[in-house]
Amino acid sequence: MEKTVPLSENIEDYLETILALQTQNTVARSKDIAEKLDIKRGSVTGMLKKLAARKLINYEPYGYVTLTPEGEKIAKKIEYRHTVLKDFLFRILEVDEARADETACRMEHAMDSQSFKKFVEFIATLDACPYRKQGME
Amino acid sequence: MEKTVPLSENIEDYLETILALQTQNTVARSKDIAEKLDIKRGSVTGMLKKLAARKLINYEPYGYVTLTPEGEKIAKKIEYRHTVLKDFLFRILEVDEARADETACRMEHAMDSQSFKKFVEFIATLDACPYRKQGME
DNA sequence: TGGATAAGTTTTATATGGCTAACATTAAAT
DNA sequence: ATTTAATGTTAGCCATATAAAACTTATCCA
Repeated sequence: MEKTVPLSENIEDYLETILALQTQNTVARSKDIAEKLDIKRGSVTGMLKKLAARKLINYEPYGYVTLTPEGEKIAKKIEYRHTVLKDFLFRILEVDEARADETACRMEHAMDSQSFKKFVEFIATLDACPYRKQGME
Repeated sequence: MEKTVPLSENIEDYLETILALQTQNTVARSKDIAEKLDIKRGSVTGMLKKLAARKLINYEPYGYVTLTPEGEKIAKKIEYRHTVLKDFLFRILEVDEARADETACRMEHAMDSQSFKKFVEFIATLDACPYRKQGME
């Protein structure tokens, strides 16, 4: 029985970013991770080592970074949450897109599985109520 | 023009806790703050000094803690968010109450004002759609 | 092929925030 | 009033995560 140490928001953000870069550019480079997360290259190296120690990424100094199956699983979970939350904020709440994106970025770490699952089901029910917006302004 | 340094989640949690204790017990004691936040008394003292330095609380060594108007404003904002989010999770999504509370605790820090405002408006529109749950068997 | 430049790394320092344990103060009980 | 227990504080340490700047390795290209 290994205790599952919860991943910090930070780690989730790194994994999500690496997944996005992998998808976009085939591989993730340190510099691009730094840019996306708006931090310095030196800080990235430190975290990559920690992620590798946790077996979430494959990492060799001066090499490209790829996600392990475990890392990818987590990254995809977060990516999915991001998509759902941003969509809710942008399309349903009509928050401006940039802000919807930023906010989704923070909310995606805050929900436990049960709550998120129920949230997804909830959103599906909204379609059954096309005139819901009547009451707004 | 002073730049408004954003408050950490942590600080928001302290303020929210102090408000709750103030309301419950008239006054907030270090020990109770520690208990509510599940940290040690010594850690609380350190943070109280920082909150006082930021003029968010009134603090004298060995004295009681009270919120300044500024601190109270923030605490009430967070408390309100907590209420709304927990209510949404518990009553609408039907997440179990304890989990709804925990999750609200995290989500309350993740939303910007615009998003939260629209979220509140959105929840209000749900009443206009009483049969929405049909699809959820 | 040998610089120049870009990318990656290392080291040192900073900030946050928690813990432990010893110490100080306050409050309660006898 | 004095002792005891509860509460609050201090000091030193640890972990996380970032920045700055110097250094190393790769890459490009003339």
